[in-house]
Amino acid sequence: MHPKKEKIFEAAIEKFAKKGTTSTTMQEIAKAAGIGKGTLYRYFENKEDLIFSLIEFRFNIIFEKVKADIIKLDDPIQKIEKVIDAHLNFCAIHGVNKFLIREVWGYKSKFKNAIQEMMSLYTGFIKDIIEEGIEQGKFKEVNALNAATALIGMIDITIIRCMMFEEDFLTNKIREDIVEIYLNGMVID
Amino acid sequence: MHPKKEKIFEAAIEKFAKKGTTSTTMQEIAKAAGIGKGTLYRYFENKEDLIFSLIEFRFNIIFEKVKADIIKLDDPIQKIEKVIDAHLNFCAIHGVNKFLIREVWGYKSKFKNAIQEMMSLYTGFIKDIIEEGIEQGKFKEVNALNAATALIGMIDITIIRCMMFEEDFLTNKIREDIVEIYLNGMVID
Amino acid sequence: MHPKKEKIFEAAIEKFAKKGTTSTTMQEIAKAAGIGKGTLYRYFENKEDLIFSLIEFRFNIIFEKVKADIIKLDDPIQKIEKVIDAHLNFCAIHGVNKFLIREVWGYKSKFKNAIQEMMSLYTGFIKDIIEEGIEQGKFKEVNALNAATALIGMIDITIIRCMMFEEDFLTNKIREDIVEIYLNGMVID
Amino acid sequence: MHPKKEKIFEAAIEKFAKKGTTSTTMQEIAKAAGIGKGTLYRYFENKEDLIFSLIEFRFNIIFEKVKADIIKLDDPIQKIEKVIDAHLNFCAIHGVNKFLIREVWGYKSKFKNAIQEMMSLYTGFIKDIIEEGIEQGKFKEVNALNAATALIGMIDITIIRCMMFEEDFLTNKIREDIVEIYLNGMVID
DNA sequence: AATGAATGAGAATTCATTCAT
DNA sequence: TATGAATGAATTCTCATTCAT
Repeated sequence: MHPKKEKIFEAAIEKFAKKGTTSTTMQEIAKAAGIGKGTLYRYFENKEDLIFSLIEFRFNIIFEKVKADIIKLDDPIQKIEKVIDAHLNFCAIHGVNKFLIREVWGYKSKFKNAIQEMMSLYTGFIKDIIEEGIEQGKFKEVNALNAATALIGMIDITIIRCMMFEEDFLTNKIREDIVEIYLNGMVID
Repeated sequence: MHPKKEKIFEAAIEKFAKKGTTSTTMQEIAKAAGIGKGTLYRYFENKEDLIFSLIEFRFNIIFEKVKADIIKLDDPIQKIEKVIDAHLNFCAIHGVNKFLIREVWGYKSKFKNAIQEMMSLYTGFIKDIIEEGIEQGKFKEVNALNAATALIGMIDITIIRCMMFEEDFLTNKIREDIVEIYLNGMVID
Repeated sequence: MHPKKEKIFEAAIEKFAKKGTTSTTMQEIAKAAGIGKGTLYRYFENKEDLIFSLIEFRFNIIFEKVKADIIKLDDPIQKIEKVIDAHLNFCAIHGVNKFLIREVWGYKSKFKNAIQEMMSLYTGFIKDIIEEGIEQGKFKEVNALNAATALIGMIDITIIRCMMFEEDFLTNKIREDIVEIYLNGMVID
Repeated sequence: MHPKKEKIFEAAIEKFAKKGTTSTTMQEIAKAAGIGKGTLYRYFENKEDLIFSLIEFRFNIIFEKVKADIIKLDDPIQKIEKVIDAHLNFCAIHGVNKFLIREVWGYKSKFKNAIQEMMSLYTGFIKDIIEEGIEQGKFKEVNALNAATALIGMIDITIIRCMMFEEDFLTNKIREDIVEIYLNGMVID
C-alpha cells in the first residue's frame, strides 16, 4: 500500500465518520490528507472508487484480525467470545463502524453487490462457527444465519450507541454483557 | 395529517430507502408523489424539515404500536417477546427501517439531538422492561442499557439483512430465533 | 379609483419602500392589503403592471400637488420656493421617494420609456419656471434643464439622506437651506 | 487586485448599471466576464459579497480621486469646484453612478450599514470643506450637512439624468452651471 | 368576485472532475 | 509528479402566475 494512499484513507475515514460520504467533499479529504485536490485522482479514479476502496480495505483488516484471533481456537463457544472481543477491540481502536455501518447498507448500485459480498463473507464466517457449535451439540438448533446476524447486530448497534453518546465501549461491562446475553440469554432459569 | 403530506411521506420513504436522503432530490420526491416541486415547500420548510418530519412521524408510529401491544402485559419476559414481535411486524409492513437505521445515526447536527432523543426514548422504554425483569428476579443482573441496545441491534440488523437480501423476515423462524437467543442464549446447558 | 386598488397601492408602496420591488413578493403585498393573492390579478395584469401603475399614480399626485400650489403664483422665485416646499411636504407625508427614486432610474425596458416621460414632464415643468425667470431677468442664464435637474437632485437626495438616517426633514432648516443655496448660493459676496 | 477580479468587476458593473443587481444573474456576469459560473465563487463568497465588494471598491476609487485632487488646494471655494469637477469626471469615465445610486439607498441589511458609512464618509468630507468655508467667513451659515447633501444631490442626479437620456455630461455647460448655482445661486442680485 | 393551493421556470450555489502549469 | 484554478452539471429553493372551487 502506497503510504500516500494510506494517508488518504485515514483522512477520509475520519471525515466520513463525522459527516457521511455525500457531505464530505474531495477538497476536504485532500486538505485533511495534506495533499492537493488533484492528487487524489492519481490514487483513485473518482470519489466512488475512493469510498469503495476504503470500505473494502477496512473491512479486510477487521476480517483478517478476527480470523487471526479465532484460528488458534477449537471451541465454538470460545470462538464466539473471541469474535465479540476482536470486533469490539478493532472498532474501539479504529473508530470505523459508524461509517461502515452507514455505507454497508448502501444504495449506490455500484457498491451494493461488493458490499453485500463482504457482509456475506463476514456473516458467513460467523455462521460457520455457529454451525460448528450446533454440530458439536453445544449450540441450539437455531437458524445459523439468523444467529450470526443477531450477533453482529448486537455488537454493531452497541458500538454505534456508544459512539453516539460518547461512551467508552471497552469498559462498562459491555463485552461481558454481550457475551452473557448471546451465550446464555437474559432469563434466569 | 394532511392527505398530501401523507402522500409525500410515502413517496419520500420509498426513495430514501432506495437511495438515501442525500442522493434523493426534491424533484424526485415530488414526481413520485405526483405533485409539483414547489408544492413540497408548501408542506415542508425545506428538505431537512421533510426528512426530519418523516423520521419523527414514522418513529412515533412504531413506538406507539410497540407500547400499545405491551401495555396489557405484566410479565417482563412476555413483554420482551412482544417487543420483538411488534417491531418486526411493523417493519415488515412499513419497510421503514433500512432508511431509519441510516438516518438515525445521522450527522446533520440539526437532526442529531432530536434523533438521539427518539432513540433514547425507545431504548429507555426497553431498558425499563429489563430493569423490571431484574427487580423481579427474572432477568440477570446485566447492565439494562446494554441489554436494551443489544436487543434493538439484533432486531434491526436482522431486518436490514433481510431487506438487503430480499428475504421475508416474518417466516424463516426469525422471530423464534431472536426470542430464543435473547432470552435463553445460544448455549445448551 | 377602486377603493381596493387604493388599498393595494398603499400596501405596495410601504413594502416597496422598505425592500425594493424585486424583493417584495406579490404574496406580501396581498397580505398587507388584506386580500388574497389571486385578487391582485383582478386589478393588475402582473407585477410589472402593478409597479408601473403605482409609480404613475404617485407621480401624478405629487405632480398635481406641486402644480396646484404653483398656479396661483406669478413670481418665478416664489414658484421655485413653492416647488421645494410642495415636494418636501408631499414626501414627508407620503414617504414615497425612497422607492420612487430607486424605480425612476429603472431598468425594465417596459417601464423605462414611461418613467422617462414622467421625469421629463416634471423636470420640464420646473425648467419652464426657470426659463420664465431667465426671460424676466430674474434668473441667471444657465441651461434651464441643468438648473431644473440640479434642484430636483438637491431635494430628492436630501430626502433620501433623511430617510436613511431617520432624520425629520421638515425641521432642521432643510427647507430654508435648500432655498437659500439654490437661489442665492453658498458664497457670501 | 487580482486581474480576474477586476474583469469580474468590469462585467458586473456594466450589467448592474443596465439592469440593477437583482435582475442580473450570476450566470450573466460570468458570461460577460468570459469565465465559468463557478469561477465567480472562487473570488466572491456569494452574490451579496460581489455586489458589496464592487460598491466598496468603486467608492474608494472615487473618494480617493476626489481627495487627491483637493489636497493641494487651500480655498474652500476652489475645493468645492474641484469636488464637482472630480466627481463628474470620474463618473464620466467609469459610468458607475447609475448603479451606485440605486444600491446606495439599499435595503439588504448586510449592505446598509457599510454603505451608510461610506456615504457618511463622503458627505462628511464635503461637510468639512463647507464648515471650513463658513469659519473663514466665505460660506453662509447654513447647516453644513444639508449643504453637503445638496451638492451631492445636484451632481448625482444630474449624472443620472445624463445617463438616462444619453447626454454627454462633460460638455453642455453642466460643470459651469452646477458650480455657478451652488456657489452663487440662481437669482440675479 | 375572491381565494389560495399548485405549479414550474429560473436563480444561487456547490462540488466532482479536468487540465494547464 | 503534484497542484489548484476553472468549469458546468446538478441541486435546493423562490415566487409570479394560473385556475379550480
